[in-house]
Amino acid sequence: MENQPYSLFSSLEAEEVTFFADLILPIPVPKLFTYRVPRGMADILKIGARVIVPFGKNNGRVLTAVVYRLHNTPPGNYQARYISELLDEYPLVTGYQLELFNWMSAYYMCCIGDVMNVALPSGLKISSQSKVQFNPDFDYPELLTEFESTLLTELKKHPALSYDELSRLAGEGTNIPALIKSLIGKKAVIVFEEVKEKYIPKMVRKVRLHRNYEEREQLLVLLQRLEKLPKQQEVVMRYLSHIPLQRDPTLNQKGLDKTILNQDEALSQSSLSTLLKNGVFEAFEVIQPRFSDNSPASSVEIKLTDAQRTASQQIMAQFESQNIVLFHGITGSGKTEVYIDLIQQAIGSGSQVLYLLPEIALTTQIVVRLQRVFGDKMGIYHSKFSDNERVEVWKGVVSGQYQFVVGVRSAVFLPFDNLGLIIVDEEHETSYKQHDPAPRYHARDVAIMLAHWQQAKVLLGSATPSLETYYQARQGRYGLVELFQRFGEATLPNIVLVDTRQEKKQKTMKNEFSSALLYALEMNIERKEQSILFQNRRGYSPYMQCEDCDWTAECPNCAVSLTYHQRDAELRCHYCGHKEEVPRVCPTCGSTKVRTIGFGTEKLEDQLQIYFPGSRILRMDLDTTRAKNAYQQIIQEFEGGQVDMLVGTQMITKGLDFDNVSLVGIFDADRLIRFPDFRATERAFQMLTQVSGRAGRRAGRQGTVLIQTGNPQQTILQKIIENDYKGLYDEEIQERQDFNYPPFSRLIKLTVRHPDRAISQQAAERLAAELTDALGSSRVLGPEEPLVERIRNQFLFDILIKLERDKVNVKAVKTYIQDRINDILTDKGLRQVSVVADVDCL
DNA sequence: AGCACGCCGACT
DNA sequence: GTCGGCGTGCTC
Repeated sequence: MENQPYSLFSSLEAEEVTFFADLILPIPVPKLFTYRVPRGMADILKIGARVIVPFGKNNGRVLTAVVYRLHNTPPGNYQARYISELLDEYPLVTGYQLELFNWMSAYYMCCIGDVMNVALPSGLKISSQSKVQFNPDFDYPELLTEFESTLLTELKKHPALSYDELSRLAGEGTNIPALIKSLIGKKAVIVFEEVKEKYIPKMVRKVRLHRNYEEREQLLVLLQRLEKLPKQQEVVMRYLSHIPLQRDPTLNQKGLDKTILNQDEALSQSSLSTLLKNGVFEAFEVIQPRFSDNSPASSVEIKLTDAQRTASQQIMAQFESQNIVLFHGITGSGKTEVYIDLIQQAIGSGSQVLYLLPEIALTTQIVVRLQRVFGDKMGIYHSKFSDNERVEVWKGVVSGQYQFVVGVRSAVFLPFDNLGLIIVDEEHETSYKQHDPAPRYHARDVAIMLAHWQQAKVLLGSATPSLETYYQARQGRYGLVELFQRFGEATLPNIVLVDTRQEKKQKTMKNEFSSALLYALEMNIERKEQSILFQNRRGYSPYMQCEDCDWTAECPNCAVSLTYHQRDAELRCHYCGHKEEVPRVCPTCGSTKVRTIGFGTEKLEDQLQIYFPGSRILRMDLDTTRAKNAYQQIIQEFEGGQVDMLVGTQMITKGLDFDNVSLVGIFDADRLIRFPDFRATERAFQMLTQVSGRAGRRAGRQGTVLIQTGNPQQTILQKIIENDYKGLYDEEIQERQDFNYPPFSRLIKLTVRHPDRAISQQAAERLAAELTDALGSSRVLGPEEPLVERIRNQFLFDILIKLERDKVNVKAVKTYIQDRINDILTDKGLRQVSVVADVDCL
């Protein structure tokens, strides 16, 4: 694949030949589509450009596609259709990106169209919308029903209406498609497709002095003339106070935001209008970047501690011989300063830098810190940004405005072409893996491929590296730099285990709270220090059960219990979103003894308010952070210091630095540890270590962490107390080797789904049998019903495939698996079965 | 993914 | 007898 866009046509005989383009279409079909290139387009069409093409039998349906390949081989068994429109004179997608799309679709066993769909911000995809228009040639009103004719009268008032607009006009419950069909049949309306670019640049209305007055002399004359018109004079003076023309007449061309001159009460709208009318001012519009309010980089000097400087130098030294380096630094060791140092060096050498963070860690805190250093050279790519904002970051990378981007998972799709450094912070975070829609990619692994193609270096950072990564470092395949000193005078927190079983025996527990935790919280409130409470479960309580007959509230669509949410007084399914009312009496036996069992963040918040009536408590979980700025607001409020306690799910474990937090309480640690998964121990260690790290970040003070557990003897808890990552690693890696789990093997999980359990099972068994035949029984596990065996009324069966790193041709196996999946999907006896492959599943 | 084509139940 | 339900198959 060429990295440079090119044109096939330079010679004269181009006229003679028809050219074809293989396009990536945004549909889940595993192939490219070949279209004919219209003559006029031939010499300007480039690989990586977007085009609009007709698609399907419905003439009028159009799709935005990306040119993947240009050639002159006519397709053998069908007639190619023409590309209808070219959207980009210059390629929007770079050669590197096309290479990435292609690699991802093969590696993650998905369609290239799916990759493109997540890669391009939807603002860059053109949408076509069907519009309905009154047919001016229509003259058979007698054919219409009464309703149709009233609607038609309305339609005549508009140039054209979309289906949505029409349905609003027609009112609830109208069958719009049928209605339109009928009107088309009677030739009363015309339907056409309107194609529009979704990205809308933000325009600002500005004003500037007419150029006649740019010269000092003329300006003085003007001001004199306005002596008798004080209001207008004031407007001009205000303008001059913002745009000091005396110093530099060229400033006038940039103009001034119109609102500055007519916003406040002193300056009226009408004075400005008069000035505009008389040609003193002229109005114009400019495109304003949405991130223009970023402060330019002030030359903030980043001071590294000796330990940080050494780490930075070690990393640079390792990069001499290694492309990937693991930076293992304990929580609070100040990894960010080291990153900043390295980013500055990379930018200084002229290359691009990508800094990846997990979604929940990309908070205002870190963004503000980075912005102070990098100002508007830095782009931010975040899922809570609007489409328009994402498009601007994309364009900023192309134009070179953003040499450095900090972003989440999907930022790996930005059009970089000269990466020098990629930092993957909190490398172990599972949210780097896209779970639900294809492509099910891991941003860390994609970043490593990206870096490989562009000869960039990768820095993986974590306080608790994933076993996979640490193993590679131990094997010498990655470099390794460790930093075990906390920043400044801060020490690691003192971790204390609280035996809830014993407290229960002694009846000193108050609901979910041990006396030890309550006491510590009380002390903290008295000292005016803040506390964080961690429970990785949202809602009020995960079960609702009848005491008399043991009935529990279950989701009608999934095999899970419904979670009780007190604030909205409803039961909710966390898998499919189903909601229902809370029953007053048991639906089966009529008993009134319907109780909630277990606890989530909402219940903790509730109980804390009872135990500490005067205190201020905030809660941070998926339910309280849905709004765009809710997350920031909670953090700011907590930072403000008027809040005593923050209750939250794993959301609170990452990237938050609060000076005044000296206590962390952890609930239900046992549930994390005993989760039935081979990675449970690793996860529990990571999560508990990360939360613990929130305590005592201020210099010279040791924080306290209380872990409530029913079994304080568990070895993993000891390792957490001692911050013994290596001990955990040694134990876990042995187990991984014994059972041939990653990093000793690669995993591919196949999930078979069907609304009928028997059919689902039958398909899964057949698939598993075929794979076992080919790969051997040691490599194929299952089929087996997952923990939640039914979701959205689909019965699930999992097959796990383990492929040893060195012994298996993974590529060939993937092709084989895909073929077997296709067999199942085309089998008439197994209709509607769907199979999802998850490569490197977590 | 959409969208048209096609074959079986409740209605003018 | 039709309208319309959604199962099935195709899209360059």
